[in-house]
Amino acid sequence: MNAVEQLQQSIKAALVAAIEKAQLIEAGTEINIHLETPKDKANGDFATNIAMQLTKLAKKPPRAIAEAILENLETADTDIEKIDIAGPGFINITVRKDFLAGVVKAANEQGEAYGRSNAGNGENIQVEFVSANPTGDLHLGHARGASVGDSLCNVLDFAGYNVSREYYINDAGNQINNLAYSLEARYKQALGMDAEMPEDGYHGQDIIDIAGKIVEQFGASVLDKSDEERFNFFREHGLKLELDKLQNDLKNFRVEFDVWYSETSLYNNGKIEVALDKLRANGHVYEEDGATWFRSTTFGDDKNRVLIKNDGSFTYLTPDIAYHQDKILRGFDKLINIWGADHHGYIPRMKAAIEALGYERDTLEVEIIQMVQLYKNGEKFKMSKRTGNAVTMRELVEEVGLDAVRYFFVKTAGDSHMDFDLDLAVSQSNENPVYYAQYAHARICSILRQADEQGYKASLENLQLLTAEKEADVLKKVGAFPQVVADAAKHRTPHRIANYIQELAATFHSFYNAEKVINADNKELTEARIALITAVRITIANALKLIGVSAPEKM
RNA sequence: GUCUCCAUAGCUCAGCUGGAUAGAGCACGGGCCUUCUAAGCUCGCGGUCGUAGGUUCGAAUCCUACUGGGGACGCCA
Repeated sequence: MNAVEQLQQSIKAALVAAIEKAQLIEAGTEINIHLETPKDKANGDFATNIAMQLTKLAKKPPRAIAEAILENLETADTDIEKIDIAGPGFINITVRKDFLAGVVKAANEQGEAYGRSNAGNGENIQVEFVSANPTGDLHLGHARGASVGDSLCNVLDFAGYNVSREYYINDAGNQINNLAYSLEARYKQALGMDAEMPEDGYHGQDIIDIAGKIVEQFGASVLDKSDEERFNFFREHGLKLELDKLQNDLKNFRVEFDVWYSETSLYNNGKIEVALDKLRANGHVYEEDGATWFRSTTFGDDKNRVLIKNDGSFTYLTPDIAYHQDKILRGFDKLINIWGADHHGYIPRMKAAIEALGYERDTLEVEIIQMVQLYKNGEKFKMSKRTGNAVTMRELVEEVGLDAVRYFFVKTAGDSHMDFDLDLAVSQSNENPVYYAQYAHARICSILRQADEQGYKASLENLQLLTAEKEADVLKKVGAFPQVVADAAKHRTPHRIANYIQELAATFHSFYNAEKVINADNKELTEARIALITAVRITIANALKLIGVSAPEKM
């Protein structure tokens, strides 16, 4: 537990004790006190609305309740300096200034670990994200999903959850046949032959590139194979090269998965049958029109779903159900799927399947990433893999820069639509807020370099000297970091980290303009301030790392 | 048609289990570099929180209806 958390706990405990002592409510009633940070710092360091919330139980007006609480409050064992009642019944709490100095110590001592907590209690969480079909390049939507998913995983890990990142490879089904036929056509074209792309073929540049590689390696020899051999050849090589490319692109995007899970493996190891047997045993499967159905309406889906088509093959849903069962059997307490908005309608049937298999419906959480609308030259840009003129993740990174792309995609909540103005992102890069935070980091590094040259060192001895208003603002922000991470993890909202970084950078920039760090007349203060800005630097760096953005030492 | 997500300043977006005068960036107008990075700071301008009801001490936040926009409704994946 970190310093701020401890402080909050002690304040809450004191408040609970006061409420009980004042006999405002029946003994034994559970009280959940929420401490918030007031927007206006004139209202103290922390505030609670508990008096207003107790009006019904205590049957008294909120101000009267607040007064009763204060009369019975013991502040001796806490860091409370001042406590008062304001507005309709808020209880505002001001803590002793020297308490805040503790966060400087914590950040300096913990370094890269500052901000970590055990809030998640080691809960096993698996996050599945991106999972794009291996039939084309990753585009904007995937980039957003990758940014949000990876950041969420980082945040969960930092907040004390046990996280596993997974990519589900859709390497079974018709789209892979299409991939093979598309690749065959491109291969023939690369050899100068006339070949038509299949009707539902993939027209992306990536397939042309892969065909080129195959020509390089195998020449025209593939043409000598039988139809079946040739098909299998293109299927296998297409898959492998597509996967290599996906993994490479994601790695360059600073996203690495713990597990790449193959859909085909479910066909080969019997896990689909295991899942089907379980559904049958639980009585949720029936036959109709020559097909096998899942009665998902039992669990709130709007229609029942086919599991086995009348040609004997599985629908996409069937191995996916087996996949989710397998995830749970692997020991995860919670499954988080990050899906594009176009898969929204798929949620009820997947949750129905989880329930039909005998698990808690809420074992599966689905975070929806809304569409990204790209604008270029003032016009909407369509993103279809099929048309071949889509803007890929790779191109986006080349044009805008990795840090800016990652930051941009993670700074807004995933569930709201997003307009991405490419011209703006490219031409006016200094408008991008990511530079604002990076600049704060580089600025601190610059001061630290000069301080070092002049022989000053960070010191934790005289932190009580940090009493200026701007210093207190910075300290409060730095101190809030562990809680911000824990909240972002709990609510699955990595964008809060980006917002926090912005606020922290702003308080630092403001401090920087108000106070000098290096002051030849006052070595103690200088060294205390070096410790302070080191704490800020550590916090910014740790926070940026959570969202996959670099923290440059120079700009 | 049904389901679902969204609607907050000129633009892009925050707004934490309902709380104090709804915030930030950009844009626009003023001020600040002989001193640690001006990619910065500072002051100002700018909002009937889509509309109408409801719930309550209190609603941008919860409920209902409507309007407008995205998405999904396949024995595709």
